[in-house]
Amino acid sequence: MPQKPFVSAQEVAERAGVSRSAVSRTFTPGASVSPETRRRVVEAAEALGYHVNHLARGLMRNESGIVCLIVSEMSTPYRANLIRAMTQQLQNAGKVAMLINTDRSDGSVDLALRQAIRYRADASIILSGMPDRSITQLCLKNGQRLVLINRDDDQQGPLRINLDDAEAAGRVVTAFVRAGCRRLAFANSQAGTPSLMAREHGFVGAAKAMGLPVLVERHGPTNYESGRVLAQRLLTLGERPDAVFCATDLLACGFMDAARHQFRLSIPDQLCVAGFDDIEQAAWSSYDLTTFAQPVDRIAREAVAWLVNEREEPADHSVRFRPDLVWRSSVRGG
Amino acid sequence: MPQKPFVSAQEVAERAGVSRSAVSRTFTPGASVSPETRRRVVEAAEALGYHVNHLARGLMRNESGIVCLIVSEMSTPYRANLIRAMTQQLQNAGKVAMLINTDRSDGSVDLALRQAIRYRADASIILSGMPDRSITQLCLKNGQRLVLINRDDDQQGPLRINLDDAEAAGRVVTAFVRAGCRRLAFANSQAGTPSLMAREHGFVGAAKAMGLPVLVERHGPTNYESGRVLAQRLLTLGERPDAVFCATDLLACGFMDAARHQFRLSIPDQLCVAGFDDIEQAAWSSYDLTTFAQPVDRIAREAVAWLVNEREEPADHSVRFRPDLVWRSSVRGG
DNA sequence: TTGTAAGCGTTATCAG
DNA sequence: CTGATAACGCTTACAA
Repeated sequence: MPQKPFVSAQEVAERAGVSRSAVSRTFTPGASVSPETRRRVVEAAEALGYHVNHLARGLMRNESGIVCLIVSEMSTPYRANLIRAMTQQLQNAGKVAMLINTDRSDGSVDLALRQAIRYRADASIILSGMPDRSITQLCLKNGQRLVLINRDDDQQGPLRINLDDAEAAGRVVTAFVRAGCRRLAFANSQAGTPSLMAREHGFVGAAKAMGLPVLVERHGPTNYESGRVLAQRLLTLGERPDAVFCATDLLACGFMDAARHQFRLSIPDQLCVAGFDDIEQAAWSSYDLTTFAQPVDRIAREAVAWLVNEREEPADHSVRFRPDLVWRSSVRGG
Repeated sequence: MPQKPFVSAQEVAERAGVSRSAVSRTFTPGASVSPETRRRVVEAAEALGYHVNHLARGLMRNESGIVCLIVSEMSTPYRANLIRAMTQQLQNAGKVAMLINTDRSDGSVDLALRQAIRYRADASIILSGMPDRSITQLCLKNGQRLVLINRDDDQQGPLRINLDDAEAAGRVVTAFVRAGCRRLAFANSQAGTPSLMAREHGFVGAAKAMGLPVLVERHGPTNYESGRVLAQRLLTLGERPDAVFCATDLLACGFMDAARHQFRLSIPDQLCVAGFDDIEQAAWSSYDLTTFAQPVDRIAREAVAWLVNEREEPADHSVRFRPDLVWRSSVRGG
């Protein structure tokens, strides 16, 4: 796509009757230019429609200002909200987000990181999937920072931000027991990501500790439809569960809809349901779902604060948030 | 954020024992390199972890490969889905998306376009808001392409993609009348965007043409909560409407929830409801909403196909899609 | 404070 | 097919 060239600093300099370095300095925060020179440069720039070329600037400074967001299933409510928070915070910090969609093929997280390297992104934030260790090492070696959100926790080098999934799951067991429930179930997808599995293990562990058996069912991707299928499976059993913890709100919405419209169950009277994420729909009155709020804004703030930090060698760092339990009417006796 | 320098083509050339131009050619699709040279270069690049610097390449070629996506309220289901489709198509076309969040201040669409210019984006796609005419002219003059999705239709130069909102609204009137409804209402937000207003005018116009009066109510931003408020207003009237067309699905979800849980109305027996967008939630069984499907994938394909086109001076172009009516149970007698 | 000059990593041009 | 050389638009010593 051939483009007519944009206005360059050279042309601005000529029009303003100064050197090109004067122009450069005018647009470099904290550089020393006399008010008079600055005025003439700004005037000429305005008239010509000049804008600093960040490609060239990035080349010189070895700092592009770009931060890659690597995401799959980006249109799901939780992911979309996290992207919103991240772009917001990045822009506040003077950075700009490059969004890479990894829905397509396998190994596409690695491909996405390659793209990040090509554009000399200052950092990459991974919201989905796990990259190969060799490629993360390449990023880190080249001074590119890495942030892993709700990913595996055993990599060294990147900033790892996680939730206390297991502890939260334990709180659900307590809530269910207080509500008088005894036949607990956990509804999970087959995605098998660390955070989903931590919720499952936390729930099962806490229930066992209280001497309660737990039914565990897993099915398909982490979405509404899987929630319906899981309801199909769990609610047709002879001894029907009276409380279900769904690994995410999306699963919970599907589960509740099937429980109500297909099995004619009353929630929370005959069945208590809890979810995780606190997506917007959880607050809709059709669901009014008890769930855990992911602190997306704090996550985004933490991630951005770390990656804009000026340290030469950023200390290996791991952050763990405790999600807030949001009580709503899908569980008895809040 | 000072970074250790990445590996350069120079270093690869030295290790492979060839010139730097040979390296460049190896990574330029369609350039002529002998198999032997290519092999040695690739091997050296692999070993060193070399990746072409797209900042420098963009500088030379005057084509960055970056396309800006300018969006506000990006976490709403419809927008999030459009972003997903756009990133998908852009990546297929060898481009990469830069995502700019314009939630913050007024005039931030202009700021976003400035950012697009600084990064020498090949194109910008505007999903929300309207930029100032002077700034769009600046973009176009500099050879940056512009796509407006569901925006005002009277700008010259950009590709404008719109839906046939008014015609669709007319089809809703027909559907309502067939269902035996006579007291029609339109529930809108106060956003006043061209597409929302076109739906309103189309609905009112078609109803008038059939001799039916229409109640129109507008409130707040285009979201779930506004839908509830609109239900409050329209369902407390003496002569309650028996059919409501909501300007978007999000409004419709809020409206339905209030109608059912607060006013104890049965849908569609006592009230027919239709929406627009066909967001994922519209298909959830709590809503099962009759609505219009925005052809997001076709929109994205059309936009990307146009902006990667090699034409020197892209012809002024306007595309109009006819959304499909998705019949579900919120309107009687589909 | 200002201008000059060198250099960032590429690609395009043009001999060989 | 290959290699030298000249841009691209910018920043940044360095010298004035």
